[in-house]
Amino acid sequence: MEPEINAIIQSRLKKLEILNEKGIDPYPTDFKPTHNTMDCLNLLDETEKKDLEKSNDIHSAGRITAIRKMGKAVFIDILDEAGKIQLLARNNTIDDATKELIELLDIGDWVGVIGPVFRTRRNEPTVQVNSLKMLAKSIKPLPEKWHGLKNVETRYRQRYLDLIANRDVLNIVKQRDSIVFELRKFMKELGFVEVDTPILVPIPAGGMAHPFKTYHNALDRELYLRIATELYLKRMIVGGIEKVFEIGRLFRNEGIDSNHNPEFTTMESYEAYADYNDVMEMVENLFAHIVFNLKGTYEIPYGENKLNFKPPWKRINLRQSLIEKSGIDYEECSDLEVLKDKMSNIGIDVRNQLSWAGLMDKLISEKLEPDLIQPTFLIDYPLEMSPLAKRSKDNPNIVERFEGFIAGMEVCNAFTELNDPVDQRTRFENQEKLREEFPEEERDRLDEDFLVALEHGMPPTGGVGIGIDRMVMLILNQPSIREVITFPQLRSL
RNA sequence: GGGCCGGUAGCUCAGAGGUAGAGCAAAUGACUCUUAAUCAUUAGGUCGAGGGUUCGAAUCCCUCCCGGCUCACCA
Repeated sequence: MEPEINAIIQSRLKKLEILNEKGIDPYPTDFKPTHNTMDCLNLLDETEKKDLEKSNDIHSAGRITAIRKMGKAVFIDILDEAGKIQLLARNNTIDDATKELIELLDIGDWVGVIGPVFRTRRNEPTVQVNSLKMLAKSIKPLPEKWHGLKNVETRYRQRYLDLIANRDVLNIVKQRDSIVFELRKFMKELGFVEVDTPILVPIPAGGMAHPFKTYHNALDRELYLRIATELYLKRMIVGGIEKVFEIGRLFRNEGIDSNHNPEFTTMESYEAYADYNDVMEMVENLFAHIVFNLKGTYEIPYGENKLNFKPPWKRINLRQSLIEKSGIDYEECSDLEVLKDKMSNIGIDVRNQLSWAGLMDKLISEKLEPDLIQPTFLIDYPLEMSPLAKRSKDNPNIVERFEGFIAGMEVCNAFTELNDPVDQRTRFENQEKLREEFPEEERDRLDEDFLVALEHGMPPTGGVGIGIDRMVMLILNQPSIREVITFPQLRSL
């Protein structure tokens, strides 16, 4: 489908033609800025401290966001990554070629300027145009300068426009980078080794999720996009890398909403000789480190709430908490129907839940999660919900597992890793059985290759998976995962 | 998947049966310190798509597409 060529585009294409006729390359490569817009402001400060009116000539560049023609003077605003500065071209400081070029400028064009920095009578820091160079002609108009770009669909589909028109969006991209940087630094300072494990996997194991399926021609086999990094990282532990982590993309073929994108980023780490208590400390320190380094405080706003990340976080026993909040003790409800009835009796809609683990999950989401606003660890989960976690020493029906919740959102999942290969095999086999029994619900999958690894001996290990996108949402006070994933998944038009 | 809300000029929005509107952006002109510049003039539309009702539909009805919120599902 050819986009309609309207008058604005016509006019710009005409200007492009004129540039070519004049022998001016509209897309040259030979301009190197010496000063970005921020450097220009700093240079002006220095210049004024020396009691000078103008600096030496500098080279600066950016995208034109406004043109104000005042007869024989023209003001041009340019925007670069660092910010914004105004250019002033006056007829008596520029040659005819530059005058002609200015006639061909449009909002959206990239230009380079050479000239001194000074301050106008209205006190505006300004680069005087001694010479101007077209760096890239734009032929489509930008969103309007004052109201900007608001249409959410356009913001997501054409994020580059969002980045130009809404400065906050660019800051989210940069702050997300800072968060990941601090995260990586924190892990490396603890001595963790960063690795990459396969994204294309023969068995989508290590979690409970519906996978994306794909196909490799040369191998003539189906492959899946990973739903977790867990099992490969544990193979690393088996191999003797004692502290290991991976920051990477996971793919889950499930619903999309403000907390879920089909591809999302996690940090998973595994540490030999650690248990889930050690991991808990690591996680709260990690969040605290990142929040403090970004915001200079442990207390930050999220929506209506003020979140305090200062360790230690609240630790809540799952079973006790469920008894308090719902009156249900799951240890007395090992029968699926009994649990279902009890949940139904307290007003929970259980029509769509099939398995015991599915019911428990619903019970936790309904009765516990919404109240977990301040960073909190829910501790000790039923065995049936956690096929990869080690049994508690005191109770074989409970595993050493915790999940971290903030603002009602799950942000991490961790356990003392199951390293008993016999028990692990049984748990996988049980998952496979449950899959047959409840084909509608997702289960973990038996990964024989991983079991063989475990059979060679994995040291006692503590592991965790942290959702980076949700972490960024919380720290940057964003209500939707689509605001922190630059290109969220949308239906194609 | 259900419910609610939305899609009108490049952008932001009005219009709710009777000639398709405004601001910004664009074009032309005036103006050598403006910064949402100002002033004058001009141009710009498959009103998300398709069907229906009507003398007449952006507007009412039906189907579909896209998005947002929410519930369900999912971790």
